[in-house]
Amino acid sequence: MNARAEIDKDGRVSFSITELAEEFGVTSRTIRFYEDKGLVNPAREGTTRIYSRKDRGRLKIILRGRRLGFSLQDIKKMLDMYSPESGSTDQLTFTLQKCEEQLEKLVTQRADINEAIAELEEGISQLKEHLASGSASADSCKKTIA
Amino acid sequence: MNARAEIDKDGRVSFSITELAEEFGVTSRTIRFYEDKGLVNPAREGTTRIYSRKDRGRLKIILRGRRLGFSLQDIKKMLDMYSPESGSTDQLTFTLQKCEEQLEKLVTQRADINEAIAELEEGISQLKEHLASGSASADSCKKTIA
DNA sequence: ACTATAGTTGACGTTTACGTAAACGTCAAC
DNA sequence: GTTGACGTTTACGTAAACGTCAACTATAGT
Repeated sequence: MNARAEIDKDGRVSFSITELAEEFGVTSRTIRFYEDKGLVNPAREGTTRIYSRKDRGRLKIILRGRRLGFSLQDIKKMLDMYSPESGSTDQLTFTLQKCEEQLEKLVTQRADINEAIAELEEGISQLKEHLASGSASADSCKKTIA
Repeated sequence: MNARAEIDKDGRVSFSITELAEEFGVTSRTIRFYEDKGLVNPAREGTTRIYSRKDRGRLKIILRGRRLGFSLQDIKKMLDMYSPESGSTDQLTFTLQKCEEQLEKLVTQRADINEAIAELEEGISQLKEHLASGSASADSCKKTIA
């Protein structure tokens, strides 16, 4: 009876903080920190935190958000706007905007990184030359990296 | 006589902190901060800092290092190893190693960013779909970004 | 009852690269 | 002889995302 409690993954319907910490590769302190910041709100059994599947889902979203470079604040807003009643167009719009902003940032960042990589590669080959041919004039070193 | 004092740029042989700050687009606070960290050591006229051309060169190097993503600590090490007597193979070797480390980091970072960009682009197109076709099921939103 | 384990809270520490304010010195110009 | 521009030092503030530590509390097992 009540097969719904076991349809998913390993059938768990609630989790401890350490379970989730291990599953997601973060410390429990991190998860409590997210709670401090209002990103999750697990139930309590006494003082012990009990994470529902929904909480677990939120955590997953939070961590993906972090991977994508969103601030916790932005993530909170996205989640907050989601909660009231689903189908909130506002939330989708907000999230979309944030995604586009972030995308722009990342594209810029990538360009910067590419430039740095190019400079570094050139510097490296020059350094190698210097090392191969005994140190030449001291000044030529300055033109490399340091 | 003594034409050497004017061979370069605008012939200046010493600079004030604000001059350099303006030239390099940083605040004087930043330059003093670098001094705190032992990256530069301008002469003093009383308490006023007097930057030589060599100091100016160091600053240039520091700022390029920052652009390339080195920590001030690493930059300090590179500069420190340079100072004793030039032709220091140690310094070149150290710098080379740091460059290679940094290059690796950046390559990894770029890969991460590329992943994030891909995820974001997909998320964005999905969000746009949802917005175009009125909000469908609430669950499908979760699969997007937030 | 006693211990071990897990969990909790709060407060302060960490890192990086500065910003900002306070309180004061100095120097030339007016 | 004061105003203003610029300089100095010391020291605390900021932002982000936690880590670390201390001191409890709660629960489970023996």
